[in-house]
Amino acid sequence: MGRPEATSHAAIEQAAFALFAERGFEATTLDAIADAVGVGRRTLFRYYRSKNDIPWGQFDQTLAHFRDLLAASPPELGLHEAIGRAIVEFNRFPADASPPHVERMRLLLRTPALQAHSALRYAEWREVIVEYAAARLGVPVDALEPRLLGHTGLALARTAYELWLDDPSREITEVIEEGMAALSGQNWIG
Amino acid sequence: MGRPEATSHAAIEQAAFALFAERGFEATTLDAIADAVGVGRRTLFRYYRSKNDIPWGQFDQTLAHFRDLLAASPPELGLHEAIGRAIVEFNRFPADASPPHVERMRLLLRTPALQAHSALRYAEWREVIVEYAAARLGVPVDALEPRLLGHTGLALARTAYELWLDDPSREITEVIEEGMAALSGQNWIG
DNA sequence: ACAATAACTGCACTGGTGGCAGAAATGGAA
DNA sequence: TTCCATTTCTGCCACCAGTGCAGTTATTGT
Repeated sequence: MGRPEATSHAAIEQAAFALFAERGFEATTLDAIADAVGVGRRTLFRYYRSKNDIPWGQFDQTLAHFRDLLAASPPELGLHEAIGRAIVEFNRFPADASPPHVERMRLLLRTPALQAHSALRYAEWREVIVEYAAARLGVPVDALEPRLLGHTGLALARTAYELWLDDPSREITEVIEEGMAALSGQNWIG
Repeated sequence: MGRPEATSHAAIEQAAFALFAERGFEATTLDAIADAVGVGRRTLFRYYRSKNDIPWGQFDQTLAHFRDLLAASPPELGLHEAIGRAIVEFNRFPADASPPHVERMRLLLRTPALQAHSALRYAEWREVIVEYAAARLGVPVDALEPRLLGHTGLALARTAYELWLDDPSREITEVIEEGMAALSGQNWIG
């Protein structure tokens, strides 16, 4: 029981994205979003930890989904390939979800305040990889291999998104796969 | 001519780091730093773009140094190896500079506000690699290979720093070289 | 009705950031 | 010495995100 919720994540995001598109992220105040949603400014903080978190949506669920994908990887797959495949699947979206997804990612990757804030979300995302890799390798989570894999996996995903935002007509999944091939060819020692 | 400067980057950083060490980054206000330095709060913004920029020091010079290192790479070296070597040299410090450097990096890598802000500095650092790689490959800076190399180079450096901060008695240069070897063994395709 | 519950919201405060105008210190010219 | 041009410093004001707190409101169940 108790008082029913006055709004929802979906409603807030819809109002917020409309304002962001109209006047930009930085120029949109929380007051403006609260007004558009029809709720007090203070209430927004009950749904999102900060203004910067709104474009990320309900990231906890997103993370859990990624963790599930990794956990469901066929064990016979090589470690890198398993992670690569999970990243690909994680970024497979129905075609009609593409335009809003482009907008969201464009906002996240091209707005300075969000570029900065996103580092915190990326760290959580990397940690999912690190834990999976450490478990499969039977080494601690602070060992070199899993740490490097976490960072490399993120490097792969971010690279793919940068390219995809330049040309959203391509499939992000294919860009990721291209990146995986390029990664495999890297030789850093003499 | 004109009025002489009331302080210096060195003086500000010294005062700031002392306060950060004493009470933590977040708990240190700009007023406190300004008081310690003996200047008005407003003046700090003439030396650093933001509070978050103080721990990074004079990053422009740092970037220029890294760019010089890359430019001085022997052309006969493979592309990845040249970048790897430049990253190693970039992080070679005299032994007596180590303790303050550890403190600086610990602050940058373990303070949430700075983890976020640092993404902006990392992006500039990556771009140096991207431009070097694109030039050597004769491709645009927004092509896959240089972009991926920028991200991978950063992944390498950040991984090394994470491990080094766990055990600063090691040489950061050696940790980076270990990372280069591990990177070279990654195979992401089936 | 009324109590219990859970959510909403206004208020006051802190701290970073930016614009602006005026004050202060310096070297050189008159 | 006095004055001027130049450069830097600084105080004031305003804005906005974020937080703690206390009081309000809407439901459900008794």
